[in-house]
Amino acid sequence: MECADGLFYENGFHGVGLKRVVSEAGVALMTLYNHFDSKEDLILEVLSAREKRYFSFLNTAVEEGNTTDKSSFALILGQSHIKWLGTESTNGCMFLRAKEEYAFENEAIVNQAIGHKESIISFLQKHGFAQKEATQLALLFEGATSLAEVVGLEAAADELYILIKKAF
Amino acid sequence: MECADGLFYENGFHGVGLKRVVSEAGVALMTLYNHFDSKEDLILEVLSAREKRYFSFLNTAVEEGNTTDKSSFALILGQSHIKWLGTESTNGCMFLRAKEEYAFENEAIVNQAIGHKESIISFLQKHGFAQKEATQLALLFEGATSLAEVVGLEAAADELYILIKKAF
DNA sequence: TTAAAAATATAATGATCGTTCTATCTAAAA
DNA sequence: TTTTAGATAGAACGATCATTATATTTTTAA
Repeated sequence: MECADGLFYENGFHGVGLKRVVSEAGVALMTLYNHFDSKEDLILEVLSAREKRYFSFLNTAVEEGNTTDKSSFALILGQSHIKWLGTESTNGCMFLRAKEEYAFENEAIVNQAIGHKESIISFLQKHGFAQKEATQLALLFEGATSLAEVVGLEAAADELYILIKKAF
Repeated sequence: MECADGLFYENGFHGVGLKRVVSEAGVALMTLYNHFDSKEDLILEVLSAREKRYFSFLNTAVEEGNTTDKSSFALILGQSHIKWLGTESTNGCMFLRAKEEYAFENEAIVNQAIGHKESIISFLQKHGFAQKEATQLALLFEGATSLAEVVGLEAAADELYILIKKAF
């Protein structure tokens, strides 16, 4: 699953065959099919594991700065999002990419990807942000993810932090 | 090229074969290869045509509101970006998707996609925004593009406009 | 030590991929 | 009307796709 996650993130889902996944993982093809029903099932499980990892970053922010005011809490959340982006190459959001590649091909993948994004907004609401505030913060996070692909992570982080300070 | 653009946008580049493109276009496969060297050449031309269309939206905003103050000009630009998004289904930015799918496969496609995004920032600078302002506005546009995939175009537009008003 | 379970390598399936070839046919130019 | 160019259908190419079958080997559990 780690190899699948990395290969899918860097080359896309339709751009990576399962032979390449098992080859990089050092595992037999039949072993993969013994653990996953299909490629799309593998994708669902990879996304599920990735969601857990992402929220562990956001939860770290909660432990650090939940007690302070909303403005600096938003900033700390933004810093956690940037830290998450820093864990791999800047190639966009894998959930959105899965949703885009399978938009008219696999409803389960689309639903899981959209569900993840909705979970982020719900998470922010659960921690003190109104719905519109949470949606705005989510917009800023997504913008930073995309902008990092163009100007690099550091420059994108700079502008994200400025915008958070302006808006919250 | 219109059919290729639509199919690639809705199903991804690796998810659409050239047989499907020519089938939808009602054209022979050899006719496509008579006009384009390869699939990746077709992609480059499709992206190039798309860039022209996108900037025609931004230029409309310039004609409408360049004389007003910077804040309301930013808002008018945002409205043009939303209008552009409204011309098709909410499936993200095709330039970023091309860059992501071909990140480690085709440098020309990656460069064209990144070049487009840099052109947007240059465009904003040419029309009165400082570099950091232009980058921040670009971040907001990208965020709205992604957010529209989750909450729909109208809701994403609402939050984009609010954020532009807060930040500019 | 033996029995059960899991992983392995290999090959086959049928489908599709991008690309090229050939040969026929239609449309434009001379 | 004849020449030229472009578009067509269809097959072929070798490669890869997701998936399944088979048979052997390794690991785990009893």
